[in-house]
Amino acid sequence: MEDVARVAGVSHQTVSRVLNNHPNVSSKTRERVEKAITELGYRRNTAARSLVTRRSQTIGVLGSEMAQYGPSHTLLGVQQAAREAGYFVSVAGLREVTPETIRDAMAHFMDQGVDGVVVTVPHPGTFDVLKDITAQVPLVAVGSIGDEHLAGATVDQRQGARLAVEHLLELGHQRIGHLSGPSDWIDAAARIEGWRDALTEAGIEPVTLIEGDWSAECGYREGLKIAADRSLSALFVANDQMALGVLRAFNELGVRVPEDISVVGFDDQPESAYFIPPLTTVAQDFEELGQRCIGLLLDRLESGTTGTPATVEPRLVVRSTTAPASN
Amino acid sequence: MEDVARVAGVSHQTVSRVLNNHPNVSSKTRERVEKAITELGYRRNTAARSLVTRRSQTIGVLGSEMAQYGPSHTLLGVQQAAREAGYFVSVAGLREVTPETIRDAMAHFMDQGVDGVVVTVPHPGTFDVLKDITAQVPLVAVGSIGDEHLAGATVDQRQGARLAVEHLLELGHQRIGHLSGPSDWIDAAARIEGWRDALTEAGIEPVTLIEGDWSAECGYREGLKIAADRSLSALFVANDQMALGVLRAFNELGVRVPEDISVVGFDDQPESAYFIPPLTTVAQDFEELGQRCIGLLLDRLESGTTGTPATVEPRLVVRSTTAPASN
DNA sequence: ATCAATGTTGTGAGCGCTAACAATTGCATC
DNA sequence: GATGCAATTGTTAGCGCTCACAACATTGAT
Repeated sequence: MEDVARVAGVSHQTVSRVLNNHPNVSSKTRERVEKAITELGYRRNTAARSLVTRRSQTIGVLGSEMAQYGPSHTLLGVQQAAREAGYFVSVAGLREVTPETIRDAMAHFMDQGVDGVVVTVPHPGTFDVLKDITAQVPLVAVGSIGDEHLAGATVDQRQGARLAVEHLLELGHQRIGHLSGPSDWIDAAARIEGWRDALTEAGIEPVTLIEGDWSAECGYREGLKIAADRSLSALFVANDQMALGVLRAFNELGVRVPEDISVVGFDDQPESAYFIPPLTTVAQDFEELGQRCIGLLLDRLESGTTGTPATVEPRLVVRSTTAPASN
Repeated sequence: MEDVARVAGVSHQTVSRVLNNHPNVSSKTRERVEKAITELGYRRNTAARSLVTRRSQTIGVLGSEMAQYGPSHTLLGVQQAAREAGYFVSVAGLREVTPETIRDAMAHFMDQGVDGVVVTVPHPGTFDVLKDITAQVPLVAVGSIGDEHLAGATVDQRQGARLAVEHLLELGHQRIGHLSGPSDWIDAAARIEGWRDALTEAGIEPVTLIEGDWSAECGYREGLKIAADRSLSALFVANDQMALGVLRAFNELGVRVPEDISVVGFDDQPESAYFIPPLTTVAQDFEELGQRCIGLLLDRLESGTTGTPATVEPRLVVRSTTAPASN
């Protein structure tokens, strides 16, 4: 920085002022300094800067299942938005979610001195572990996490589930089962609720609830049972991967989709349009979710305001796994 | 730190020594200092530390298509290994790959003062953009990138493709086509070569090469054409997603798999076992790839040695889309 | 008892930057 | 031309840490 100052014929402080866009710098000086900067290829030292400002310009992303469709796309959005705002993004993916691993990762972030953390861990217990840390660093959660204090951006999962079930209802289905995610996942719980609500409102008692684990394998296993049983006329599956397994099981046992049973998924991964048959599902925009989260976090960091949590609306995508009820 | 020193009754320098595991600290003093540290909940300030050491303990990950199966799992491995070694991981995902976006992201990393960068951008041009930066910061690439100087860990894609084609050959297939990835992707090119090699060695001229774009949609589109044509007895598809589209197209036009045509994919995503029918494919361990990369990079950073690039072997997974040739 | 060699601890400087304050300049006004 | 005020620039200190070196114990050999 001293070098730049010398070349531009000013003091190091003026260089600093130019770098930080201070108002009181004459335009000629500013130009001269900027010229010197590009000339020397000068880059300001982040470490020194954060030593004195006490901000690292870094945002931590704490997540689990980071390689899955949802989380990885959320990360994409978070990362893009953060970088555009001049922040660095530090990632800690949890291999397994326990209070200990969460604390470890948070300690890692505190060591780094992150300015804020985005949490993408859709398990309920998470909040309890996090709440004592909240005081130390601004936290924003993707999806509800059990406490609206932390809430960042969420997709209205419940509404998404309703959309799916109401579509089935409109087609005349009555016996609509639900293959859910693990019930200790917040998103899974919300989708179960949506399914229940829609059925109850239609005057149908929600009976067939099967708890799955998100995996295609589990979808296959449960699909086999459902196919053997044949009591359902439609099935709402909590994600596209399980739906894939279900479709496979039905195919194997000669249960035709959608003639014998209708199926609706959740997520709308790009592949879902190429399932056999193409899957009717509920789309949610994970990237936008991530971007909104960063928006909220930056608001909090830079202006101190606690903005209102953003909600991203899910969208029903009708393809070929749903048809009018046959009975 | 001064506080810790006071509580332990030593100088700040001794505290620093304990923190850095210097040999010449008596065990009583060390204990006393450690006690003071936990007592006060002291965490050393990373910014101050990197200001003087000129190392940020941060590794940058530059990647494209970060939400895809391969890259996201590689990131998982990289991130895990780096964190275990006490490094922070900063991510920059490229939305589109151009010299400009690559330079931008690298500038971002240089600003941050990363100690090293892992590159996961499987497009050839990448190397040319990167080579002038190599001097400034250690670089390691996942997959070959056009220059073994940068090579980190690679899966032997060519070998994987051979495995696939040889399997088909053993089943008696002769007319084996290849639906490849975009030919300007390094991995796609390697798989094309493997396909070519295996056929040539078997005395068969490799004729039917169709260039795809990795997407299920493209697999579907091309699958439709291949089904209409019916000149192929087997098809090697460069990834599982395209294979999904192909399967769907064949199903739609009544081409039976594997009776009428055999199909082999590449990647072995967890879903592939639940395609209709379950996909024979080539598995590669992306997480290990990432871990190996970090291993190599840390060697270079900490001991200055340039280790030999690691190679991860792909593995053929035979499921139900391949059967003996019928003719 | 003396000395050197070793192990252990303390002292001072400075990494590159920004915040607070001090000093200078330009300009309109009397 | 002198005065005051704002706009612009320079000066100093210090963020929290590690490095190089100085100082002090401790030990064993002479």
